[in-house]
Amino acid sequence: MNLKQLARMLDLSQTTVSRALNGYPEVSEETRRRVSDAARQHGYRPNPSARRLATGKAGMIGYVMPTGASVDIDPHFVEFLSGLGDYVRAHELDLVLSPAEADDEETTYRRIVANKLVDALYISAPRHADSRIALVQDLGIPYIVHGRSEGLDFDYPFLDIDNEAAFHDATRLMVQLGHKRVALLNGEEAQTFAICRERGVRRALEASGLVLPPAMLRSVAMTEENGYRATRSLLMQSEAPTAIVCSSLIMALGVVRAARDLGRSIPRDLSLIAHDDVFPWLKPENFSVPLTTTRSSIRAAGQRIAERLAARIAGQEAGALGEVWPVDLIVRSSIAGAPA
Amino acid sequence: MNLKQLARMLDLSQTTVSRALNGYPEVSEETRRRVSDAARQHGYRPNPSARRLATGKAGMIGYVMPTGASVDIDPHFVEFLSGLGDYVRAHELDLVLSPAEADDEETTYRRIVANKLVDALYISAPRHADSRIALVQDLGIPYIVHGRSEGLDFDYPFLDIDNEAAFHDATRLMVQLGHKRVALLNGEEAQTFAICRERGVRRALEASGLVLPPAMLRSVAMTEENGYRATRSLLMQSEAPTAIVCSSLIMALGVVRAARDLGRSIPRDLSLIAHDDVFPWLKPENFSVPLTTTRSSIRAAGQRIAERLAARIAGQEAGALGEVWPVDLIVRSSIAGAPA
DNA sequence: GAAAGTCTCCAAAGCGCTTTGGCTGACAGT
DNA sequence: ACTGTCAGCCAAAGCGCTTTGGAGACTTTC
Repeated sequence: MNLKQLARMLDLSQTTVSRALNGYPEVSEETRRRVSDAARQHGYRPNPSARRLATGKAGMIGYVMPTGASVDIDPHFVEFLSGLGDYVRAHELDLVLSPAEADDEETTYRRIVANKLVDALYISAPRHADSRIALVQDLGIPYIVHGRSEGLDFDYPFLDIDNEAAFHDATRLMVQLGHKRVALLNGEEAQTFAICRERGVRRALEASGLVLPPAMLRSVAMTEENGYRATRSLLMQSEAPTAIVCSSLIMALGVVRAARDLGRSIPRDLSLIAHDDVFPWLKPENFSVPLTTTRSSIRAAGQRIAERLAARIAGQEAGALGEVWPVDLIVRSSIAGAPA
Repeated sequence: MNLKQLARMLDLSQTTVSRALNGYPEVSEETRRRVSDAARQHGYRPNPSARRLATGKAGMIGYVMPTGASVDIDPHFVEFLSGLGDYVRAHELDLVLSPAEADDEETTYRRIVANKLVDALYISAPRHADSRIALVQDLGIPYIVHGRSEGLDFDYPFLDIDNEAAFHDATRLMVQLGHKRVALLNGEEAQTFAICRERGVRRALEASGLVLPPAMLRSVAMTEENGYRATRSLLMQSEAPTAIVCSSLIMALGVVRAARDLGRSIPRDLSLIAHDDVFPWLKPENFSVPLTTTRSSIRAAGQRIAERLAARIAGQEAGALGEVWPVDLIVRSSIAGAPA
């Protein structure tokens, strides 16, 4: 059933039917009702390919997904996707994932935009002065950055959590508990979130006259194995940390294993706070010793980004609106006063 | 730059240019070269919307993604996606994820197919007599099932690993080590893979005159927490198992935690084998006691499915071709002879 | 030397929708 | 009675591609 058939059936022109269905004003209310009743009854759905060709609107939102043998997609991505999906589903949109060679995403971005494959894009895991943002800004397609970049000479729309405050607060708590040697087990330093977190930690330490020497910092990809290795190397130093602030729950698994390996008890010998993005399959309260966390649902962020993207497509949101979410600090038993 | 402009520039008709570019025979080699040179030089790319409208081909492969507040997307999905992406990228295809209400996926399937949004679909995590398969078969769009379903009265194309053999072999090894009470910590029983694994375990036990009583079986969603709870309840029985075969690495985290909680040592008091889908961020060799696993890369499966899907789209693969991959059994130190 | 292929290429008709630029008739204003 | 306005509708022109149904020119065949 296409527009022509429906129009003929109603004895109206395609124009009128189209306008009626799309809510244009120059159609009488009665006609509009007739049309939409008939459309519903016959299950008419405009053909998206045709609509796209005519309007240039795709009804999809896109993501350029870095891939390659050496690239691992972050498990956080699934949770984000869930959130995005929750919103998108209710609005009959679809998601397009365009895999791109990790070191040449630009081609893919250009292709997507030139082809009008999607109406809006989101960018995740931004790095410092991330070139993708300038590119997409330049291409003139609606977009939102999940996270933030720094060192760019223009503003851009984003949604981020307050990484700096979260890690500041976590560190301050450690200091308040008497810890003098607090280590940061961070994500890769290219990532802006890692930079922000490091800044938060430093600020909190410096407020009490402490510092974060290189020996107390590890910036690595957030796997269990890296968490283990980094923790081992941290703890085997002569001046070992008595507290660790850690950027991910998965890494924290490695921290716990390393501590156990070395016979350090949490929280007696070592206090631990980790950041929790809220996975349904791994919960901080279920660690062998329940983990104190900074918590922020990445799934909720996905929902919100979809919502804002939809608003941008509809022209209801414009400009370089930045949105920063506060992060909860949830105390559980993995922290204690510094050992004497 | 569109076809019309390119044609005018070459002083040819759109027809000829189109045919030249698409490899039709009724174009002289010289003309073809002229055309493709010009196309390359001016960076001409056919507009996919127009092409789609004309041909009905979308250049995308699709996945109907169950979502909803109570639905958690499996973290395995990311790995699968990586694999899919690896292939798809090289072929300038894109992936469409269409979120659907988990209890009404049919509408979404129908919409996708009616709209010709994608050229092919894949279906994952099939359940027993999964209605999606019949639906998609009926809709007549190329598809492949990742995993298998049972109880369907027709054949269908799929790619699966040999779950039954994997769990049979794992269990047999336990039995050979002298274990009499082997428990299976499985995924949700609605999933076909869980059914197959259970069958494998039973078959191995029965071959030695043993059985799998209900008290030795747990079928739950594969989270750390469920692994923990199930293991606790298994171990606190009077006739506790001395060996556990477990369906996922994430669940195995819970098994290890529960064992430790209850003061059981692995492998002295409890042998453990888990299935490993190969996550880059959590490796069995890095468990506190390195885990014996049945291993199969879900990422490789993603690549292969993309490849087969592409072949189907191109008409190079037809029929209900089923492909079953063997599973490695990799022995590490989490298993030992049964305690006396 | 005419009829019958072969090669190449082309004009034009879709694909199904949106949108531009009217057209018509009713009603209000003078 | 005449003009102007406006609500409500329509025909037709795109959007950029593929594909059908030829049409010329050039060989081959008898």
